[in-house]
Amino acid sequence: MTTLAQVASKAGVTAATVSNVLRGRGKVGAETRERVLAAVRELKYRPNLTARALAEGRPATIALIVSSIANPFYPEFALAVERAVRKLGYFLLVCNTNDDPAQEKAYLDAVGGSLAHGVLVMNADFVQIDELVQLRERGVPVVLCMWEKPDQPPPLPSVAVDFYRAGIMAAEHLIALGHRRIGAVVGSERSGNHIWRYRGFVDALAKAGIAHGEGDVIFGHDTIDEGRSAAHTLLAGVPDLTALFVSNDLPALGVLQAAAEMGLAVPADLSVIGITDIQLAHQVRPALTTVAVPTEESAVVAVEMIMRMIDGDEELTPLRETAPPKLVVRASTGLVGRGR
Amino acid sequence: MTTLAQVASKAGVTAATVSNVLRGRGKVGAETRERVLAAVRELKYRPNLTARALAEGRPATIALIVSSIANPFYPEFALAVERAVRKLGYFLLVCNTNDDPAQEKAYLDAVGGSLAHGVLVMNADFVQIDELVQLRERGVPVVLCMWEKPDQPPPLPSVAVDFYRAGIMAAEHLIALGHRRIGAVVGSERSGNHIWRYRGFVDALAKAGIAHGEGDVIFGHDTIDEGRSAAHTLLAGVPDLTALFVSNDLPALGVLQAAAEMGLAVPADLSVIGITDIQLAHQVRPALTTVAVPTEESAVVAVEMIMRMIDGDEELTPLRETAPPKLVVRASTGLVGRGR
DNA sequence: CTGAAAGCGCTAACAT
DNA sequence: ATGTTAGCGCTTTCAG
Repeated sequence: MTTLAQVASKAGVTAATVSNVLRGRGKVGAETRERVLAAVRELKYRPNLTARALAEGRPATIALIVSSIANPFYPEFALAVERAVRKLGYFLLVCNTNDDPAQEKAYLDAVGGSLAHGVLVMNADFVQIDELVQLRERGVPVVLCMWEKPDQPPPLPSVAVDFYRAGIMAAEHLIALGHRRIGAVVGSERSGNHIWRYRGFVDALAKAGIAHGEGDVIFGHDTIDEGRSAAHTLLAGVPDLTALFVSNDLPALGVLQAAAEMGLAVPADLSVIGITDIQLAHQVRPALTTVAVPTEESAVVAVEMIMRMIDGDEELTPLRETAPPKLVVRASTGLVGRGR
Repeated sequence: MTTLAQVASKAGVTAATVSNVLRGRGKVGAETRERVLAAVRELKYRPNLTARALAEGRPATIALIVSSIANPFYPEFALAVERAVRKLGYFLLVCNTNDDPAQEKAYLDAVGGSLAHGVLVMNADFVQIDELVQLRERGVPVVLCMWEKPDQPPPLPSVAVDFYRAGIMAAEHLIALGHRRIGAVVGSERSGNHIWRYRGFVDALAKAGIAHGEGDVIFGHDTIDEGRSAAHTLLAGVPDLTALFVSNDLPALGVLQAAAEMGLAVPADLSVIGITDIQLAHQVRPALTTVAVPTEESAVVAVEMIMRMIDGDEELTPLRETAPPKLVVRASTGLVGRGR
């Protein structure tokens, strides 16, 4: 492994000078610079980022904590974060806790122990907030991504996405298509992360004077399989439903499959709408109508915030909003009653 | 940020001693150890991994280079790698090159510049092998994951998966079901990464005396959308096909969708088989029959190899084989002719 | 059993 | 314009 010192001696200068030419700092004679550059090339020198990090007091990485990389949304978000982070010269350390608190603690200790300069946390619901707050107190910049609880002020700097509004928009779309008997599949516990999406849906229904009772909703988990089974039991119990609101795209995909299995044509017999707009949503058939959420923007804003924190910006806005969600109409929703 | 020295002075000892008790090295008096541990707790000390890495001459991370995190297989593999790596006390740095050579070079320089202790490379097809070889020559351990070209000895230590065999198995399954007119959708260029999967398929057909010509195959890319469009053109051109072999699960999912769009029942009218067994394969309806490949094992073996290289094991086997693929019969394949 | 000291490779004042 | 000198926080001989 080639070191700065080796390059320096080869170029007949000192390490400081090499460092200067490499980083464009300070004044270096044109001729010296050439000699140094030549030595660098010849020795195939690559700066040791660990040493640099130690000397500068800041690692070259930002960590992204996700609860499960298996959910396709996370890779998509991670990708966006990575782009933003790379643009600023950092590397992304993707930390998959797998919903395991021990794993999560290991990661937080490690990144807090300065493997990473800052920590982005996805899906704060599954994460032990206390640990994060402690991390923050130890001076590590932390930001929560995709905060979706408008009623609770986040315990840490966060970027918010208006999922409540997304719920409303989904409902309004269904209502506009003439649906009056609309069921809901929620991809989280009753008190879980998706609750505000459901509230938005419910409020929009109420506003339109449409009935929606306890029997019209099922709470579960954020997976395709759960979406499918939820749809099965829901539709078996309440067969007159003409549309289903699903709080996330992944379970919505499951709902689509359930419909197919039950012989229901989508959207003729049943309309289905999701939230998020993951890639699979348009890759599936029928393509899923959904309310797209500003993934890219969230990532960019989150990275921006963490950089601000790193730079010690004191008047940091603790909660940044992103652009409102957008309805994306595809093939899984249609006018009510066409199939009957 | 608490440092070793601070803990030391608080415990009335020296940094060396603290280091010793924390790492279980050397001999430390029971009573001293207690005092140190108390100080550690009280000060909430976390070792600085950057400093440690520098002192030890080895970073705490292993890098995994993937060409595209968007393809759902990569996260799955990354997860397996991560588990294996964490078990050994390392952290995983997922590097998504996005098929961009510049991005890839940036990553390789960074990890080679000792951001990571070793580099695992997925899908070596999309990667500039020369760069990797150079990295290796500079002393960085590199291993290629999922090598699938039995005819070419890998330029670097690799773990091989027998995709040729997978192709054979897929074909044999279809043949056993009575199919004689079998088309193929290959998720890579004609000379690309999937070629041996296709060769296995072709060889098995030949062995069974089944005709398969140029018109029965389409080469493309490894995506759902490409799978779908390939199936459309293939089935339009050769309508008597009763089964489709697809070289990867992702395009196979697209084929399933194309079938639905064309009004073909699967498997009654058309049988479809993929390769890999990604999670989506069983989450989709009809569930995809596929030839499962040893993902987990590949990850474990790859990590094992890189550790060997890190330890400077000279008699490293340069090419390790994994267990043979396994046929997983689900709902997308069936006896020929049931639908006609 | 514990302490002192050197050094990992780099950066950042401060000198010259 | 270049060199000198300290560290960054930790590990690791080597003494005591």
